[in-house]
Amino acid sequence: MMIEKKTDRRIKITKMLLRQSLLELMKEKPINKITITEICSHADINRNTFYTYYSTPDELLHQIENDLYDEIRHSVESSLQISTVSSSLLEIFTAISKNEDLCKILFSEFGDKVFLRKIMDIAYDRCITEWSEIAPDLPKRQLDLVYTFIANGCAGIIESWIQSGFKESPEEIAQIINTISSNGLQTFLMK
Amino acid sequence: MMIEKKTDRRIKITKMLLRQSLLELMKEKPINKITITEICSHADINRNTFYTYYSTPDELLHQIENDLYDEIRHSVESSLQISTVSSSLLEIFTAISKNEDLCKILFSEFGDKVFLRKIMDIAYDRCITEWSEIAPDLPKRQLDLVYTFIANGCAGIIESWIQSGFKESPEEIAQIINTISSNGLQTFLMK
DNA sequence: TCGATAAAACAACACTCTGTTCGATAAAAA
DNA sequence: TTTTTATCGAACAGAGTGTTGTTTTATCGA
Repeated sequence: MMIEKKTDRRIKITKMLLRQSLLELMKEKPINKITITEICSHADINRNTFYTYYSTPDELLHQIENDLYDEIRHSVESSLQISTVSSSLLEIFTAISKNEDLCKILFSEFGDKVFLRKIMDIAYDRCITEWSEIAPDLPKRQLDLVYTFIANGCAGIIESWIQSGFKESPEEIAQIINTISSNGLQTFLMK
Repeated sequence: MMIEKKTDRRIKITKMLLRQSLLELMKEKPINKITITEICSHADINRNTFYTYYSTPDELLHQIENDLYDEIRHSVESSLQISTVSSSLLEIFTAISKNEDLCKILFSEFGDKVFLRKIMDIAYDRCITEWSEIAPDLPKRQLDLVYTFIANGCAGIIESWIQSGFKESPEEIAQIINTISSNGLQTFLMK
């Protein structure tokens, strides 16, 4: 049984202010150049209060990231009706575009490169399952390498997509990725 | 005309010791957790001497990276005889496997994610040129997105390849990437 | 509305790393 | 050998950290 957390209004506000402050600073510089002192003075929160909830700026960032991760994963898993690889990818892209402002910061040049790849791994199990049904003889290592290729390719496109200011729709991005990953360069260039 | 640099023997040794020290420490933790004090005491070099050549650990790392970058770019450009995309990729993979020990550190979990993508951009011009000859009607943006996809896919595979301890040969890796990027998933899975 | 509770602010501390300056020492180049 | 210069050693203020107290203030529940 889940114990209901009665969170003091002040706690929510404090955490929210610290998050906003960090994200604001991350528009200017990477996380490892941002000090606790800086986050606090920008948020007008006592430095001591920071230590009540977090021990490092990294920890604060990870909590922000984890919240987004959970939201995206939930989006993907709750649309289980048509469970295909491309529908999973589309769900991810849609969830990202829904969190445009946040993602612009998290996936910017100062963002966490590892985090985007962690998000792409949400589709890992489904992909491997699907592919090993199609090609049961292919060794696991090969499947993994192919997944790595596509997942990293997607991550790169997402970064480019975000930095361009979401010019394409999620559907367009999913379409491009679907073409390139299913049919490869040749079909893409010859179409 | 190139001015010949007469470098004091001591300078070479000092720089070499500092490089080795940083790389040693990067086996344990990421660059942003490594202090100048630490690098120097591990190298048994006075902290003052560090500031003679570098101002931050980042700068030292970038010099190491740039040397490797130049070596790889030179490898790719000096094999201009058969100038194709896949031959460029193979050159990159070969150059990486030649610098196994260094790359294991630079592209590890504590490594610089941006640097590997910079290396992949060595093949950018050649790819775009080749592709736009094949498909002159395709808009630049689409070409760029496709390049981004493949370059990031390659970078991901390289990371996985290195972390596995170079199990495959450069040729095998180039072969896998060639299959997946030319013919896509379907041909790959059906073959 | 009031009182208990707990969050947040304020203040102070030792500690580490930084960036810099200065003079002394040791090794290389001339 | 003499000159040059790379390196060392010591010392400094400044900034950020992590921690421990105490005080103030807001929230929640009775």
